[in-house]
Amino acid sequence: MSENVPTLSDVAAHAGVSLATASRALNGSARTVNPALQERVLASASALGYSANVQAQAVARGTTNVVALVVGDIADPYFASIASGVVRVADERGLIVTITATGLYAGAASVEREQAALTALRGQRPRAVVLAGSRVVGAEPPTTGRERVAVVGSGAPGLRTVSVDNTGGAARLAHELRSLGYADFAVIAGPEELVTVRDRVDGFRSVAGEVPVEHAEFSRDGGRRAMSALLASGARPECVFAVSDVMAIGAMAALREAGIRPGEDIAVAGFDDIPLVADVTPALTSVALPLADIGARALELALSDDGGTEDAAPVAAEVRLRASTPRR
Amino acid sequence: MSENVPTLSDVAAHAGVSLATASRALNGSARTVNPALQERVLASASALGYSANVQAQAVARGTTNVVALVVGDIADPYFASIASGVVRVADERGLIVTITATGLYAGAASVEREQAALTALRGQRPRAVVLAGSRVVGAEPPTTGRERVAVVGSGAPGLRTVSVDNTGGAARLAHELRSLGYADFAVIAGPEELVTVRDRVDGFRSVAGEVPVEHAEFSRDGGRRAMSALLASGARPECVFAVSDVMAIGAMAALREAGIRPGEDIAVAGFDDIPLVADVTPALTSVALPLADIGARALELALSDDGGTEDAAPVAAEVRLRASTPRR
DNA sequence: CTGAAAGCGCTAACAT
DNA sequence: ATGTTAGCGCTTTCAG
Repeated sequence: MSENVPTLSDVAAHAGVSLATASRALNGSARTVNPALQERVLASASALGYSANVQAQAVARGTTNVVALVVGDIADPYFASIASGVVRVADERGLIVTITATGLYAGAASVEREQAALTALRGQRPRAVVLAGSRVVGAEPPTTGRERVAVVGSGAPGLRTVSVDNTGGAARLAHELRSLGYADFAVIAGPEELVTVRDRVDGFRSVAGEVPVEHAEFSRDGGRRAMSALLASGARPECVFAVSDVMAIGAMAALREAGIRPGEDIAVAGFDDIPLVADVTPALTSVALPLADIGARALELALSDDGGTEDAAPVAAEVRLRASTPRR
Repeated sequence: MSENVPTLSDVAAHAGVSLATASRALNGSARTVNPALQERVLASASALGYSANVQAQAVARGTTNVVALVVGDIADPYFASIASGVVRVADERGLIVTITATGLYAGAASVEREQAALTALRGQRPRAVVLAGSRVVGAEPPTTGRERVAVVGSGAPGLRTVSVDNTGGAARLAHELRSLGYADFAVIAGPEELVTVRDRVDGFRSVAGEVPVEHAEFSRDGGRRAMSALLASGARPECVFAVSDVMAIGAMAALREAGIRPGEDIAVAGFDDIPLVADVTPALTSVALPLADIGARALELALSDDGGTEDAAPVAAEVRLRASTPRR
């Protein structure tokens, strides 16, 4: 009793027209079709419960309506926010989003995983691909076929990039923190191979000077571990800058475990301004990035026709001071 | 200079073999192929940078390797966690996951959007679809073609369901809260049409009795608004149960805005135990759901061969008491 | 405006 | 074991 899915020929037969006419009636072909026939075909289609096989359409047309999104970890609020922007514009344009997670590995593993993901993606012949996974310093820009790809964050020459002003944002944050009276800093960072990490650290240091940096995984636990390590080494900075909010939250947890009150004994600042960051206590000072918009923009950029690698102006990163860094 | 993507025939020609042999060499066909030829074909393939067109494969094979995921909003940590589980098992099995967002609307809008999403999905001929968007009370189970679908949360007869013990979890939460000394409750809920919402409210009430319920959107802002409304109406419960953590966090914000200390003046509890919930202050009491596992399980269930609608045992929901509901 | 027929890139009988 | 040849479901010339 294999309920066979109706095909276009079924519809054509049912409506008593040719395959070609059925096709033209059901999709916005350039050709027009007699309204009466149009009507009949539509009726038959819905009578049979027809729905076009997009794969077949893709093969016939030689072009898909798939856009691929590559993220580190979709459960991470940073990527999830970007993804929501991508999904929104894709839905608006009737495109299908496929999603691949590379995991947030360091070094070679990361490059490999990203390359593997891209290779797999090529088979999908996506109209566009948005790479939101952090790229590795010095790594070759991921090779893609001829598909349009846009990268979020740390661009690469030759790839369309929604560049984020990581360096400037971190620098401004450092500046604001100094204005608040902080002079003694430490930095908690993700894997140092990641361009984003490097940029944020560099930006911060450009203002704060040669502050100690502790690296760990790019996660809440990484933040916790890095903070613990810092404390274990005897460091007692006035203020800790974590290169991502997720790490900052881990750092706060580590402080509490050590009996240190974040925001009071040691100030904490993060980066990204993910949702909920204003809801932790003390509310976390952060550098806001319009993540969903960035995702939306990345897809639009990837999809856009103008050939060039025209990086639009970098997305501004805005410092948001909150209770975790009180005036000192 | 349109770099034409190499096709299988190109590879076959380059290797001097037939299309069929090339196909068999490059994919794990049942047939085997002479190692020498195999070698040649593989070499040609990589020389030309060939990568199989999955769409064409799908058409030829009559089956895709796409699984579709329908969520309310991918930026919501609840859905994002589920998605990460789905993506994980899909990646393991070499499946592509496509993602559609319905938005978290109430009532008719929700049903419509979900149906629209499903209709669009049918065109993809997915191997399986996982529905994580909350279903509406009394609505027809979403009609799907013959594709395997699994629903997360509030099941529907006839659909494979990873059922979550929302009712029991909420009931146990109420019980624990009473044990802590709370007697006077209020509930902050999402749209009352959602089955999940109804179940959690019912479960809570089954133990706590006829407590007042304030409905709002299923979001942080909804939680904030609902809490404000409650306060404006003069309510001063000892403890507020928000049917989701995201709403609970909004409720806490509303309390603070009103000069009320969450956890001290009014206790707050949530549901889902999303990441970071332990990091807000006071740490939020919640009912833990293994979201990523639920996603993984849903996909496995949708994919599974055994025909039936065998709902596995409901996923246990575990109460996690934290500082937001101190002993009273 | 409509229909017949040739593909799209690949797989799977069916020969050989 | 390899090659030939129909298709898969759809679009799109190209004729009528």
